[in-house]
Amino acid sequence: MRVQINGDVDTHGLSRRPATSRARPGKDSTRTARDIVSSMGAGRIGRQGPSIDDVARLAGVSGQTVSRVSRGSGKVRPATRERVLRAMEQLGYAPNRAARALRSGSFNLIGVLTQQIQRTGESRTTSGVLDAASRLGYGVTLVQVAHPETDEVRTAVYRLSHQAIDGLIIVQAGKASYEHLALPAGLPVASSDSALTGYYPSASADQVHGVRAAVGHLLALGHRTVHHVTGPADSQSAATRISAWSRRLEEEGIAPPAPVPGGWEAADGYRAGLELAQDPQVSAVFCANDEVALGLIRAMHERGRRVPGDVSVIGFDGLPLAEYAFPPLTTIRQDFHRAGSAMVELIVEQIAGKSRDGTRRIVIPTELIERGSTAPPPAGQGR
Amino acid sequence: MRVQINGDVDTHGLSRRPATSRARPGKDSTRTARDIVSSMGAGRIGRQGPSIDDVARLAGVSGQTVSRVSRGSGKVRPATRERVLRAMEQLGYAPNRAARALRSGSFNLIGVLTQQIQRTGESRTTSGVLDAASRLGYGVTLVQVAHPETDEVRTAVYRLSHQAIDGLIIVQAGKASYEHLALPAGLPVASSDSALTGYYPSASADQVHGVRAAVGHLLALGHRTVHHVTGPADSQSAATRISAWSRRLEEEGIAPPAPVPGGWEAADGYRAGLELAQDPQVSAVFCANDEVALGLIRAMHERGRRVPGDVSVIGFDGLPLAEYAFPPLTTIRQDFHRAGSAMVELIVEQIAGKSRDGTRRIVIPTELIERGSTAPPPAGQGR
DNA sequence: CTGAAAGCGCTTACAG
DNA sequence: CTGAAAGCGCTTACAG
Repeated sequence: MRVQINGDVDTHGLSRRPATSRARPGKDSTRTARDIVSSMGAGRIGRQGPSIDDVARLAGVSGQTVSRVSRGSGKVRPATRERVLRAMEQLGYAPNRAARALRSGSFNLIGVLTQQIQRTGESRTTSGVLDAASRLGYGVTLVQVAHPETDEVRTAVYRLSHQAIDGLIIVQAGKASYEHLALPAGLPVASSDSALTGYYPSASADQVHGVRAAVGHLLALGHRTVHHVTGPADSQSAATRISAWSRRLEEEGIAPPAPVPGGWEAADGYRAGLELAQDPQVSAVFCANDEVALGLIRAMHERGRRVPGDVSVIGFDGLPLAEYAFPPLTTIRQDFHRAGSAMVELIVEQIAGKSRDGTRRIVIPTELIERGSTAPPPAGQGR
Repeated sequence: MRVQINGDVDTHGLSRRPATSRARPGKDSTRTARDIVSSMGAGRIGRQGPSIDDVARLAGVSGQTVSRVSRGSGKVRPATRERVLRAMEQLGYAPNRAARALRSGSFNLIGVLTQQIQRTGESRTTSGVLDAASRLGYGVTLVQVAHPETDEVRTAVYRLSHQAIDGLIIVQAGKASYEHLALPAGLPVASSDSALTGYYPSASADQVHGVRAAVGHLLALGHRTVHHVTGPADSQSAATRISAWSRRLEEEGIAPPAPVPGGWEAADGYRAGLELAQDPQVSAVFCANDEVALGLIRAMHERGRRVPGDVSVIGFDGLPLAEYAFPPLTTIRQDFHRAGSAMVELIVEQIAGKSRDGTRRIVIPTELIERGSTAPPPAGQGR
């Protein structure tokens, strides 16, 4: 079995490897001589498997030819290549990543900065990063920093960026600013954190369009106004949603009601819902995300307000679960996976082009999914 | 700012770095001479920053002393250490990970194998791995293989394991068997995938206890029997839940009804719910996980069966969202994050002990969370 | 199209 | 407690 990935040849022969790797010492005179020298001389660590020289010897070529075949680069005569590949397979050879990195200066590794990987957006975006990176022959090393506004993030990024990664993808950096992150100028970076858009090449959902679609949908149903339960106060993306929501209302000549402070979680929506349920004027609520919407719907139920009979509710994100909520949640779907893949492409672009353009932006479309949680307002409450 | 992590000294001085790293060529006669030689001789890649020799020269010590301070190992006189640290800070020195790995044979990196990182269990477990690994000074490199039963997983694992990681954590390997994975014997491994328990050291939730608690809870409420909507057919963990459920019923002298095939998603629960709603004998359903339970509840609602008035429903996992479902979901909570941390400890154990004990197992307790989706059966349906 | 030699930046025994 | 030298396994120009 031979697998060629991005110019890299991985020669498996997994089943045969044990026998081979045991056949290390004294395999031929050259190796033996070297072993003797080593054992009397300077330190030597246990070999992990066959080296490029073992392959070269078996194939009857030089090390560089093996290297060329291994990297998939340069011109090698087909017959020679064939022989080398066969030798690799037979020995179960795999290039030593450390040696390759030390010499070439690149690990073929992309770093990913997250804040809480278990969150919907972060895990889905990371999934997109992983798929695209593996397709392009890159490994991914992941870092989770719960409080990116502290020195913790600098330590983490510093350890990553110094000679260990070829690029950094910022999935979520919380309250950390561009200045706080202080990333090396030469490091390729891509971000989906909207607080950093404009500083680094970015790929993220078209939030403004999504919010406008949500508010527009509720207004089109005849609601006089649309209330909003916000995301957390420190989130830039929550702030974007607030301003897009209020602007859309203003366009319609509607003075936006006071936004209700929320968060990203169902508990936040529940709390906000208990508050909004007391106000009989509330007929339509746009929630910061789906979790918040589901928590809010629960509070409405508890307070005897029907959804969507009395109150229409719309979420944001498009959680699969939201389709099975009671009622099924109308929401704005965003494609996190695609944002993740796009960021990998932005990194590769920078590695190739040797420059970082902070204004480069890939916008992923958002989409209104109409389901059962939105309807025209109760009689007498429309406009 | 100096940060000492697991014997590793990371010296930041981030703000000062740019000035230093520009001061590369011809900084002193040694460097100049070397530059000249290099530029006429063999290939040379751009340096990424100050080297161990730069620090040694500035501190007036030898390279090894710098190495000792850098690794936090060996005896160094406090005054010398101080001088070295100051030099590191001044130059913005960070050890080259590739060189260190090449020489020492270890990357200080743990590999993580996942199948779909966006799933609840996988992302939470991974979060635990990330937190523990970073605490212990390890980096984490993540791989996502959607179809681990194919050759894809061998390619991925092969690329990881060959000289690039110090250990492998299997969060989820789907249908891939122990034989299929064919991991090198010397590689430290820990798994939370129940299909691999017994082959590798493992850390996972006490599923059997959780299932017994779920079934026991419903029986204690007076239900005559408990139906079960299963996870996917190819999941070992789903199979474990099926057998624990049927055994618990049998202990009570109850012949288990036919399990209803499900999956891990709300859509699966919805489908199963439509089927079970038709059977008036069904008064209690234990679902493979919370998503399935929520989908099933929705189907029950649609068919006019009240939860828990007509049918009690219990989930598994303990999604935060489940608390805000309608009704709030009774469930079995498992601590994925803790399983992740425990696996890192299992890896570190093996690195230290140089051996892998497939029977070593860390069991994480599960816990019944009683909420509103379970109640005594309707009058006349109890036992 | 192929090979001989240098060197990437560390760590490892060893000697003092 | 400290230093001089070897070498980890590759890749990179360069010469043929």
